[in-house]
Amino acid sequence: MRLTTKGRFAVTAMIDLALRENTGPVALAAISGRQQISLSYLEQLFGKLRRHELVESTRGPGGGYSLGRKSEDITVADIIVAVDEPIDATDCAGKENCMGDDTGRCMTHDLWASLNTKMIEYLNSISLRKLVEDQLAKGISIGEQPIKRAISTQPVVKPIKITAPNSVFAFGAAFSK
Amino acid sequence: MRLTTKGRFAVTAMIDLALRENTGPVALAAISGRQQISLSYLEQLFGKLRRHELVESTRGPGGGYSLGRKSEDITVADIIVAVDEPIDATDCAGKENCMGDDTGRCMTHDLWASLNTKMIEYLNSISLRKLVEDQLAKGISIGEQPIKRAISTQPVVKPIKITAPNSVFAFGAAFSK
DNA sequence: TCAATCTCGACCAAATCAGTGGGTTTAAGC
DNA sequence: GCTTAAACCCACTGATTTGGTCGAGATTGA
Repeated sequence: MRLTTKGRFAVTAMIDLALRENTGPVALAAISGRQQISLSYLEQLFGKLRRHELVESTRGPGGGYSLGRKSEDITVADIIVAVDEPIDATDCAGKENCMGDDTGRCMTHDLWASLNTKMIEYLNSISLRKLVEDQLAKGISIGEQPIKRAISTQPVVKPIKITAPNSVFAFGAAFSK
Repeated sequence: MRLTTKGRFAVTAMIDLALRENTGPVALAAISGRQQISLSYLEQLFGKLRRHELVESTRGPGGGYSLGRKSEDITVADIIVAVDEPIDATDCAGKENCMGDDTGRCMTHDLWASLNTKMIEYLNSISLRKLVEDQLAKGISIGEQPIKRAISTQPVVKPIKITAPNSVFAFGAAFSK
């Protein structure tokens, strides 16, 4: 379980998708434009999300992605795990030497496993549906009315680049000290 | 707020330290041996922990580190923040362009900020003292008395090295699918 | 003085992050 | 049947982070 901007992008994109999938599949290009995430990067992320069956794809014109199951059945943990691919259970499996010395035995494993479990339980307790509702409550405009948006997806300018929110998950002031 | 093995190492080391500091400063070399973390890496981590005043150092023979304040006043969030150094609040600060298109306005920012806040609140609710008590409750032997449970829980063998627990925070089976 | 220990800085290989680019299918609509 | 919009796939890349090594001090107890 890692928590990085990668997972953040995935969660953000999934919310964007959940907010709009009632009018048919949502194209990655649209999400890319709205959320300022590069299309190719989204493709990679959604490839993983699809393989984890969190989303389904429809190819061809008018195609795009829709949720693989109901939003209340998708949790933040599901999403983060899907894009992070923990490779394998290397955790402590095999560190037989961690029982040397004066430590009873593999402390690292037990300890982190329990903390990790709690983290997962927590992230598992937050459903995509809840996040979507939070957004709607905040008055997000989805934008079905006026559009058709005639070719739009011209996100227009895009002038300022702002370096990049590289490895954030930052929260600045909150914990600066 | 990132959550990686780096933070994990730091939390693990801090617990090891908290478990043993009642008998004077604990040397990094001892933690390194017990927890299988390279000494040099520990030095880097403890440099940060010290600058954040989570630990105090004593130089010279018999020296080592001790907690900078009571274990109940140190939280997991403190530790992770100390070693991760979020650089700055690059998050969304300034992305005024994210209000283009048909999205109401910076969804990414609000949404992630709130999720992030909850994560921090959670990690902040877990004190080092609690983690230490959990370990003691699990019967960790610190090393004064021979034992109890004479080496039972012999996971033994597992001679396989498995490359390295590189980017873990893994939890294998639990979420393998 | 000696040795244990922290401190600091430079450096390093490997992995990951975030993104580009080029191509291929698939399918809708004219 | 073409064109085109979209998913799909894969190789590659620069920047950063991870986890670690090494060497040279600084500090202090014995």
